[in-house]
Amino acid sequence: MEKTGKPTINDVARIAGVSKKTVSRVINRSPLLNQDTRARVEAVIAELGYVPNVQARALALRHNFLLGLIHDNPNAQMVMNVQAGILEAIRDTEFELIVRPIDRGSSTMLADVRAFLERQRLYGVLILPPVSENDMLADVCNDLGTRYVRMGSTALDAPEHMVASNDSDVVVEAVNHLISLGHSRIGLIAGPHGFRSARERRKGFEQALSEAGIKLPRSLIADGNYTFESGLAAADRLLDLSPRPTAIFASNDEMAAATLHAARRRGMSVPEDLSIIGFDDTAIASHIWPPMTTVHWPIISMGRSAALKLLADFFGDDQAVEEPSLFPSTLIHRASVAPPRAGS
Amino acid sequence: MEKTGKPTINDVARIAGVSKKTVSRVINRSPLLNQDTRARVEAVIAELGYVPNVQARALALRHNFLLGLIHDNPNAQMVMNVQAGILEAIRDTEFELIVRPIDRGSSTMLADVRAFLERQRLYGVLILPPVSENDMLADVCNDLGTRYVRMGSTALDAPEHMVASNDSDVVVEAVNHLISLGHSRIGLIAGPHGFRSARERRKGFEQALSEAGIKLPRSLIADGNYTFESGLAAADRLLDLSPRPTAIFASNDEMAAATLHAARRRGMSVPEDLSIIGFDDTAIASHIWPPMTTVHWPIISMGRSAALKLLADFFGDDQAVEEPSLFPSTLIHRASVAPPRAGS
DNA sequence: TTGTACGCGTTATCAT
DNA sequence: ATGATAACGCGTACAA
Repeated sequence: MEKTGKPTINDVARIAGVSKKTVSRVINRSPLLNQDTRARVEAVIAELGYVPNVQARALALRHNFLLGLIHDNPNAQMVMNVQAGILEAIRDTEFELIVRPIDRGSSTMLADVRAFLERQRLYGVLILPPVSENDMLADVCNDLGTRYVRMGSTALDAPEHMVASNDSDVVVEAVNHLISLGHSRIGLIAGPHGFRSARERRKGFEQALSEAGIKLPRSLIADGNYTFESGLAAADRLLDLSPRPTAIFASNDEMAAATLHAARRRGMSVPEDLSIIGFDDTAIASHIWPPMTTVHWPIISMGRSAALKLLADFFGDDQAVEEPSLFPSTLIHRASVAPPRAGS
Repeated sequence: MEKTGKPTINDVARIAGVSKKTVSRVINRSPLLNQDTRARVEAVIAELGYVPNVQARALALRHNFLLGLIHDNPNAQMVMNVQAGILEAIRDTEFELIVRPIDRGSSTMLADVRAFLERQRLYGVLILPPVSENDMLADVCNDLGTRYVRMGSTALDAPEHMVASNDSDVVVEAVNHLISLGHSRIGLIAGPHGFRSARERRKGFEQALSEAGIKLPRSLIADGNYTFESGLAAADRLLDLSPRPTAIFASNDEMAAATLHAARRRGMSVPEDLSIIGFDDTAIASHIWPPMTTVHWPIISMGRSAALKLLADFFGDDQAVEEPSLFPSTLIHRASVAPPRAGS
């Protein structure tokens, strides 16, 4: 014991006058343990300041006390928010978070993830959209026996493996809001085709217009890919139209900010000349001028909940955390929306 | 071997007809090895698809193949950028990144970090500002024999432990730019007192004015704490002055964006009525309207370099990565700066 | 240059 | 309810 300075399970066992295994049982909260023995061992543990060696446990248990965050995401703020939620969930536990960005486009992506999971033997992984939409990734996890939870804009998996929002519903609400204000020429800046979230948001957009009996010419839909630059180009395309749309729904905040940017660049006033609604409620939405109406996506809560789902069987029945799987998004009203100008 | 399906070092040794130790030497690139033996073992490794078990290595070596990122940072974008740099550095290595936010204000902070390092036995840690300015944290690392690299706005430690920028110099340049345009009533939105970066930026600000012979009334300095909200309050204080400043330097982009926000809220035009310069060159600086002149802080490069410094003795002489310790920031000219209005 | 025996600190098996 | 002993997979003396 004196060699490294750190007490081991052997030291605890010797001093407490029990076997290693008994100490191990105390650590792992084994139910079949005499109360007195447990108390005695715990006293020694406290006295020695003994802390189990995680590397040794990992070797014996064949898994680490680590959670993985797998993502391939264009939106830094979103990744940060998810991280914040996860870290909140594992605060004061022995778990840590390891971040693993991957390249969705790479042909070796699945093999890379598999190698990563095999090597690190994580307790479980959280998978962010858009790569969370790839079912083959979930297959790899199942194959390797790695717990996983996917995050997404709609349910893609069983509740224990999924934390989802209801993108299309809330977009219907957002567009209805524009319609109720008198808008009828409403443009959409869509997200990239491969993204389920992009499809869901577009679906909600089209549904709202259709339910209101408004015809949607193809020209009012401009494709973007969730980046600011693509939003700029898409907004320019929309604003070059004649007549111009009086309102634009952008599929994320970044592109909504770009729309505002494009409008101001050509001297238009927002919301007087153009109403804009974004999606995500990232920091930029409330920081730009005018503050932007957007959809709040409860991403921090989703991250926390996803982590708790992953840890559910670790906590056991103690907490019985029945984490929800659906997190409704909500429309945040700010200053980028107004009725259309008379006669426009 | 057939039990878990995964080949171990023993399998490789048996099939290659050598001892475990020899295989171990191959894995660890031991120089004293017969070339033939090495080739033979490597062939078996490839054939079996053998991958060393990191948990077992961690136990034997007493350290993991993990890098830690310790931070207590108000700026999400900055943390993301550092992460991006680090992850770029460890891509294609066996290292992974584990993220550890801490509470700078907590009285148990040092003890928490110590416990974290003792438990995880990381290969090394990167420490972000502002907590990187705390020398006691470095002491803890030294004490535990954990490699560390600190990031900061000025050199705080030996080169092998430090990656720094030159905040005060570049702020001098930024303010000189304003002065050369004819500004003389220039306001400062300072960062929080505890931050070295805040002090450095303020130092540069005061130095530039002093060198130009411009007197700086105390009222032209408003305190902020790097958040958008604090920037809003500080900007309002400055803009309530009479006469008003014709230009404002904000110690980070978040507060610069808030300054723009505050100016527009009261109907002012930027840059016509007010020039603004920020610091960080985060995404918001180029996304808002008008695009904001700011200081580009090469944070991604710094993150990458910091990680490479940490891994220097792992790579050994192979790469001999003499990573730089100083990363000069540069002024990015955009559209939020113009000469003051005549007569103002 | 290569092999043997043992240590790293924990959990699992199977007794009692 | 508790203990002796064998894994877990790899690295290191030290010997050969």
